Amino acid sequence: MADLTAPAATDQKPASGDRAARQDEPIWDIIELLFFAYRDFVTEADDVLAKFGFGRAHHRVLHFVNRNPGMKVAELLDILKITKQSLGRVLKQLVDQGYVIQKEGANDRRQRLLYVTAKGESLAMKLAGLQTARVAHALSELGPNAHEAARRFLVAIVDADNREGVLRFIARADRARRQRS
Amino acid sequence: MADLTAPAATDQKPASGDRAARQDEPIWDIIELLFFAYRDFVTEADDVLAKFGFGRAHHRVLHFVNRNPGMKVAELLDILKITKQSLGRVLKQLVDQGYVIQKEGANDRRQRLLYVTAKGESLAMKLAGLQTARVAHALSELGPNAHEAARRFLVAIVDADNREGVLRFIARADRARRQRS
DNA sequence: CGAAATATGTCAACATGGCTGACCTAACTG
DNA sequence: CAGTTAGGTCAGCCATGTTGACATATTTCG
Repeated sequence: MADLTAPAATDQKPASGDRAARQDEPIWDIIELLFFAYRDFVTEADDVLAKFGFGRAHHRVLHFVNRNPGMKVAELLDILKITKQSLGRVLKQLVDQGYVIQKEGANDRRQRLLYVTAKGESLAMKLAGLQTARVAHALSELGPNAHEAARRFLVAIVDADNREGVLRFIARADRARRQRS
Repeated sequence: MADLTAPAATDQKPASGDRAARQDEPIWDIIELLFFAYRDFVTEADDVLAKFGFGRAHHRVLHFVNRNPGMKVAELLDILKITKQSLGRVLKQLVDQGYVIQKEGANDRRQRLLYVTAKGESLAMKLAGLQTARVAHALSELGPNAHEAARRFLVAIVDADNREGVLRFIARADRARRQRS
């Protein structure tokens, strides 16, 4: 099993299971599985969105507004990491078609705080339900702490610079949601 | 800290750690982390590609051809799940600029088997190196079996229909690579 | 052998969703 | 009041996905 032709000094532990990770060899499996998993993760939602005349960009906006009602446009731009022109295009359609509404900020009247309508929430929850079913099914095939393991792995893949913001967003949205329910 | 206003009847086991997963509540954290993780996972490579005048689509083609030298066009289409017209556009550029070459199949002369050139391999390995660094760093922050846990989670997210094919692809490419080295 | 199936390539047109650059209004802040 | 900030908008470009139609070479099968 050990590669006897390798210089002894570079001897290396097996990384996981029986897959030996040779020195400097890319971590092919995770790289590729991120592609395959993400590809399949989004397609189901895409199919539903297509029936509404929406695309993936609409989904993202709707998702994050639903998760964080009253969020500012600037916050949404920061999460999506796109330009306000790109956001404007899809946001306008969501507003025009009654999925999202904008309310003037109470303190700062320049702000247009974003909220989903009942219709918007319904679609957002439907899409979240599809993705949840996939994730729940996946986690159910794995061990009892698979959720925590997956969460920690994904957080560690996020840019160090963004990590704090991402975790803060999730925690804040969770907290707000618990209060509402 | 506990939400004392919540109705007692809906009390639910904690799913993982201290995050209570209520009945029918979407698995927000994993859904969102897949978005954030994937977003950050690809941007570094995108930046390098931009300097070469390439995009994410070129990356995928180059990556999979590098991983599976001699693969058929049809196999690549099946992996990427795009149309041959979409593939054709980027493949042509990669061939014209000397990153990929096509060889007539020995058995079936209709086939155009795909190989990376030295130049193509160099770029593919550079990009894989960037992504590997991110993954390796992430895994190093986690426990010793994090690689296996991440792998199993990602495989479980893949469509059941595709799972076998994906695993076969990875195993085949790994095997071929080991033989070459 | 000849017909049909297969592997691949290509043209044209279109949709989505990124981007830059320029410019605008309304409202807040010092 | 001057300058900054939050947000919107117009115009145009680019990358990458789609459909549909069709062409060419090669293999396979009756």
